[in-house]
Amino acid sequence: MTIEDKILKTSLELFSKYGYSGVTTKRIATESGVNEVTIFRKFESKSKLFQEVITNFSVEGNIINKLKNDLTGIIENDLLIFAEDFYNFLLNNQLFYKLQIKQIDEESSKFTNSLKYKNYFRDYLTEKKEKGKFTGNPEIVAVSIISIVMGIFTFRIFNKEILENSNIKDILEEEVKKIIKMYVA
Amino acid sequence: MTIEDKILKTSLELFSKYGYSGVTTKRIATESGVNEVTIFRKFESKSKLFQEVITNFSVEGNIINKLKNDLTGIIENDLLIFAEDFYNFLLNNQLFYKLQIKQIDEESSKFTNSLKYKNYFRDYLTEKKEKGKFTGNPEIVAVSIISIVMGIFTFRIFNKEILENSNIKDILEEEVKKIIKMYVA
DNA sequence: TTAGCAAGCAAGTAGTTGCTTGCATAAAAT
DNA sequence: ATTTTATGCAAGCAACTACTTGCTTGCTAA
Repeated sequence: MTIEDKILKTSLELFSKYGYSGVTTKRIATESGVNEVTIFRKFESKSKLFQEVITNFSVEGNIINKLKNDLTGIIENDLLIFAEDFYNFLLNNQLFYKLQIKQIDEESSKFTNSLKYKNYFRDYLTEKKEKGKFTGNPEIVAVSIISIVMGIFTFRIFNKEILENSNIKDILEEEVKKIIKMYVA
Repeated sequence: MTIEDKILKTSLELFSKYGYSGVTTKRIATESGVNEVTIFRKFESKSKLFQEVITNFSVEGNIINKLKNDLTGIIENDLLIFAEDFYNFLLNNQLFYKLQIKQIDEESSKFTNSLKYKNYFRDYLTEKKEKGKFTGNPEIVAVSIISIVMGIFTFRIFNKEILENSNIKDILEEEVKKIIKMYVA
């Protein structure tokens, strides 16, 4: 791992824990095992370093690609895949999401991946509906599943105790089972 | 509203937007329409002011009381009440939740109200199950509903677009309808 | 009329923070 | 073998930040 990568990684960890103004360049340097000056020589300023952290760790396209690869075309299986893939995506990008959460400053809308994902999910269900394989409301069902996954993820970050007695896979499977019983042939 | 209240209110707004270290005492003073010195005379230090903000705006007991008052005893109605009351509680304490989110520093577990709420919900369902009026898994069903509400709330804060085309009441009603069909008489 | 108190105001202090500069050194590239 | 490049280190700077002090002003109540 290069020095740049080490600095970026440490920065992501610290920014996502304490927010932009809660972290000093000196601390980033120390925890990266680098001299503070090196940070400025490589990234110019604290704010440019922050920007680099964002672009470096934000993932845009590949969530849908991964999903497309996993889908089977059979709605009974795919519902669970939609839920689990989204959950795993959130887990993999946990630090980046924490960072986003810490940095909301009104105007900027975050979680753009989630929006894309929901729309893709809704379109999938619409298609199935046109083929007569699904009778529910695509928008509502998609939002429900995306929301339940986001809720579980939120609790995982802020209060694990709530999920202590349950297996997350069970919860998602239950949810899917209900939808299938209600709206799938 | 007293000067103290004004300072506390402004502090909550600013802290929940920018985090503890993202806000200066000077700014709190200006936006409260008070001299900075007044803050120190009344609250001693910035960190003590922060503590006061937390104790002042954190609500503990009354969420369950409100709920008890609203419940009817008839499970078909109560499921939706559980969901809606929790959602309204989150909405009412939005700023305080944002503040908590901004201030996670590992050890401290947040969202303690949510945990209490979920346990109360689970116990309610367990009781109904013993009386033969509910056949699902109380823990899983309670966690599902709490999670979907928390997910919707999270999106509402960080990306409203996702909920743009749906009525939140519709989503919750749908969820409840599925549970009733599956597990209630 | 007087005294007490709450708040404002101006000025200041000590420490921190982002960032710069100059110099030393060692590895890498020529 | 010599130059270039990358990094560390020490020192410093200007701006900012939490917090203090001494004094003034205006309101209230005896």
